[in-house]
Amino acid sequence: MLTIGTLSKKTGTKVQTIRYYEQIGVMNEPGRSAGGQRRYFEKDLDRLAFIRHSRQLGFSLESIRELLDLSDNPSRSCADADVIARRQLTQVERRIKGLQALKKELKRMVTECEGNSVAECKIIEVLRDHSECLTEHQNIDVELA
Amino acid sequence: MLTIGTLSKKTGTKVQTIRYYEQIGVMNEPGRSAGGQRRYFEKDLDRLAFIRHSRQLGFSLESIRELLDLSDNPSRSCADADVIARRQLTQVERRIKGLQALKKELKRMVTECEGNSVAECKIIEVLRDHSECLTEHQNIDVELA
DNA sequence: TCTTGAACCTCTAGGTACTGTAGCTTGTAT
DNA sequence: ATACAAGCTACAGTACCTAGAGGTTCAAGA
Repeated sequence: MLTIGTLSKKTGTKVQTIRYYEQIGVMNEPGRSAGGQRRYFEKDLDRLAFIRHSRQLGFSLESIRELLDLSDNPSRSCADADVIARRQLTQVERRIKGLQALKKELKRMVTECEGNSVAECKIIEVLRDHSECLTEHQNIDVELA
Repeated sequence: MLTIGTLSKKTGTKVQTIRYYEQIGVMNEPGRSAGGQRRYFEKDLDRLAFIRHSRQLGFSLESIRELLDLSDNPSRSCADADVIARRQLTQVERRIKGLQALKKELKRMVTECEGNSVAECKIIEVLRDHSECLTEHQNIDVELA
């Protein structure tokens, strides 16, 4: 039996966040001790790890909900899974593309900055310059669903 | 003289978002027409472009405020800006790494999923696996200040 | 067994960065 | 002169947490 604190430490998730996940229904309601404290099983730890890792990769909680639904129903037809996976793949590819452009710029920023004052520093210019951006004003922020 | 709509179109920023930026003080209060509509100069467009681009690169508005302050005082040390950029770069690289692992699995899932159930898919495992993560449970979300 | 203190509980509010809606006014083109 | 797109304010709502108040439970040491 695991406490919420153990889950917190093992996944690097704040205790409040775990309770929040329960509240919005991405984490299952756990059992309680005699005194009313949450008691978890390993499977809950797994689920939380899954959620956190997905969040770190930029999935929205809505997308995570979808993926969890997939894993909660392993007998669901492969076609369903395929549709979801394809959609996620497209988004993931788009995100990688955006992040790589970003990385290039950041690298340029840190390598070009050799002056002592901002006057000689390219960082501000780079951030003002949109030439490295894609033509479209696409938001590279996460929105997968 | 530019209208808010022009700024919106030229930078791909929602009109409300521009007004929000003004409200929180990252955009300067512009002049107004006789009827009270906002009227901007080129310098405002530049500033907004800077803000949007920085946001797209994952900087928090707080960091952007910092950078704007930096560019408003060009005699300040470049090291400050460099630190911010370096921090971003590390996070971005980590994120790309995680996403590439995920992409690989999603691709595999899409192309190889010939079974009838999700039980044979590895995607859930991939998302549960933190091996690609650094040891620390650092939040990769943007928080530079 | 008693006590202490860390860890837990609920509830509420706040934070960031927007986004949307209602209801109205302004500007411009015909 | 009129239509209507685009502007205005004000406020509510969203996603995803995070912090604090004020109280309770649990486990370990005296």
